[in-house]
Amino acid sequence: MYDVAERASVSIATVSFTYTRPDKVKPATRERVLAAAQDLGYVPSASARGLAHGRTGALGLFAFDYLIEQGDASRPMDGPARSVAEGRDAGDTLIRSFPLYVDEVQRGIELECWARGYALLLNGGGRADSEAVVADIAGRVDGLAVFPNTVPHEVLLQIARRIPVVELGAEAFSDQLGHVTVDNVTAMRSLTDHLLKVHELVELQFVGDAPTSDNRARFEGFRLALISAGLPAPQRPLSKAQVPDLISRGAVPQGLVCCNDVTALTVMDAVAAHGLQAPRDVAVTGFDGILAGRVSRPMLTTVRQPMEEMGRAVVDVLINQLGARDRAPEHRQLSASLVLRESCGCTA
Amino acid sequence: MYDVAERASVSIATVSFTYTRPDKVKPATRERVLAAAQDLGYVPSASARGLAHGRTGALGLFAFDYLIEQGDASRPMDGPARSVAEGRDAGDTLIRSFPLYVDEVQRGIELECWARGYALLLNGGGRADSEAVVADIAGRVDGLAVFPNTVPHEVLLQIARRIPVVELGAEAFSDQLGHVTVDNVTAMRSLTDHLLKVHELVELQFVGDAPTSDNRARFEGFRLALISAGLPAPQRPLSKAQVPDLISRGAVPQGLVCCNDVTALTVMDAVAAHGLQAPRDVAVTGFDGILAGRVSRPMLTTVRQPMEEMGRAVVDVLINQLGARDRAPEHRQLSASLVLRESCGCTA
DNA sequence: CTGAAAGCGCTAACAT
DNA sequence: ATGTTAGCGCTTTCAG
Repeated sequence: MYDVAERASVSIATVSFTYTRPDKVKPATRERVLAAAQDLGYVPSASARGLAHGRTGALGLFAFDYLIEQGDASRPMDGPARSVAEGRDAGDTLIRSFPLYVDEVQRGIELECWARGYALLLNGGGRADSEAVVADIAGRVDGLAVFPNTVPHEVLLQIARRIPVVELGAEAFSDQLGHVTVDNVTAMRSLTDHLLKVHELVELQFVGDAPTSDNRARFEGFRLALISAGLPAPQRPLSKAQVPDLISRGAVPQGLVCCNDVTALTVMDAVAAHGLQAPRDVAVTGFDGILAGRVSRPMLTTVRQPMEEMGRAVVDVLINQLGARDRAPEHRQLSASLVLRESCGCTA
Repeated sequence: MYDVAERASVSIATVSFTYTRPDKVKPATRERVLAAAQDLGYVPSASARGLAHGRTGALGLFAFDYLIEQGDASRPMDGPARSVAEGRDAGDTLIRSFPLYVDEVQRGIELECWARGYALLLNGGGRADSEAVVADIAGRVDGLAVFPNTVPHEVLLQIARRIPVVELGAEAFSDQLGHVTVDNVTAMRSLTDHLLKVHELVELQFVGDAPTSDNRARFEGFRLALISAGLPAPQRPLSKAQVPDLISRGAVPQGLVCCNDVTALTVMDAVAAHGLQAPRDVAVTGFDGILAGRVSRPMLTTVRQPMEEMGRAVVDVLINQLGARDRAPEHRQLSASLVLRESCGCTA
């Protein structure tokens, strides 16, 4: 910048103004400055700008990669991989090809960041020291978004003392954190109601026992539907691993309500592997509304979360809070919608 | 940092060392510093660190969104949307759901960045002043990646004077820029050969006339195959818009070789809309290997680019160059592979 | 192993 | 409209 100023025979303040408030600089001067910058290959340093200005102009996302990281979650896609129409080239490449819940949310975050003039800084798991990674990214941005259950709450609270933090899809753990969620209870309840009322299935099990708040809420909605229909409700969800056993023992219920689409697709594969057919022998439902469920056979009945919109909401909440650091972080809840396809017994 | 130092009764240098070279600090002291930081909610500022250190620890990607930005490209996915199996909920949401070429490459870039300890800074089109956006992101990172034909070359060259720049998929325009490409000519030539030799089609047209170097190379490969088979080769590619006309006029060739998968899927839709059937009435092929082509009917024969690997290569080239700013930027070429599915006449 | 001090490149008053 | 100047928070010799 000093070099540019010298070359254009102006002060560094003028160079600064040329970039930040072009209207404050006489056109002729501006031209000279720009020409000098061009000659010198000058690119303003965002580090210095951020330091002086007190803000970076970027938002951060800790993009934990579920497929790579979670031992348990890295397998399910073998399922849909097989259920989906495919050519000679099936195999590993398909596994990572379908966008999952996190991918679609991330897309929404990206688009909204750009639309609002922010850059998005991504960093993710994959390395052992994920806490260090989160701290690093926190130091680079004006606001931070995280996926549920990826970062210990004490770490988030620590970061939230300095910059706004929004956690996706978890129940409001602290009023220091922003939240964007979906009404899991209501949505799962109406999905279960559909099975109960329309398909007249009464013997239902819930699959998915990972102890996340999303899962708990969905299980809760499932039970509520059964109870208010005067039916007995399971005390606990089944784990994914129990399903094959169940089938082998011939103890298949009428419906398997799964905590999410990936689980449902895995379950459908297990069902098919045992020579049964969904929905004829057992209804199967998911939750999320990912693409893979749309191209599976049978097509997956599920609840669609407005994933892109949720990503956009995350950015909106973050930016709002940036403008009013004193206000309590916002908790925004979006609504999900039933998607009736084939796996519940409906016909396309 | 000053506060932390004071609270831990050490100098700021010690605080700095605690984070950057923990082994240089006595464990007891380190504990004190960390505790003080914890109490104060201290998060090291990456801006300041970047400024002092001369590097940011982040790589940048100008992630132009083809679907949003390119008027022409935003339509094609209406095509596959229709060719793909779907439920009652078809429609707009499907359009953005399938990952495209750029998405898969971006995924590779993300994963490799994280694996190598870099954060990834994303910013994208969507706003009018894309040159300003590119300049902004260039000021924040140690190296920059861009998709082909998204940024004027003079802008890239300017940026490349300060930080390594890698352009994807374009022909080496300048030796100042790094490149990661695929062998378009060879790949398209062998795909065309397949049509010629195996399916004995001789009357072929190439679809896709956007003036990108990728397209030119693919058209070149197409022509080479025809010419070396002793057949007449078209002088110019067809535009996507000409295909429906062609069909209406009953002048459908035996095969439509498309510049990429999105184009091919659109073409297949046009074919179907006119009551014809691929591959029975006309063979159709694509290029890229995106997911949508795997779940279309008929399944799309294409050339698969190793998209994730290309993304990883981009990061590798960038980082290598960071370590040797004097060496000429690398031009890395990966190979593509034929994927024979149904739309060429092969059977699954 | 710890402290002192000189910047890193830029912004934003405040002057002129 | 343009120049002066004091930091922004951290890293990094160089001493001790």
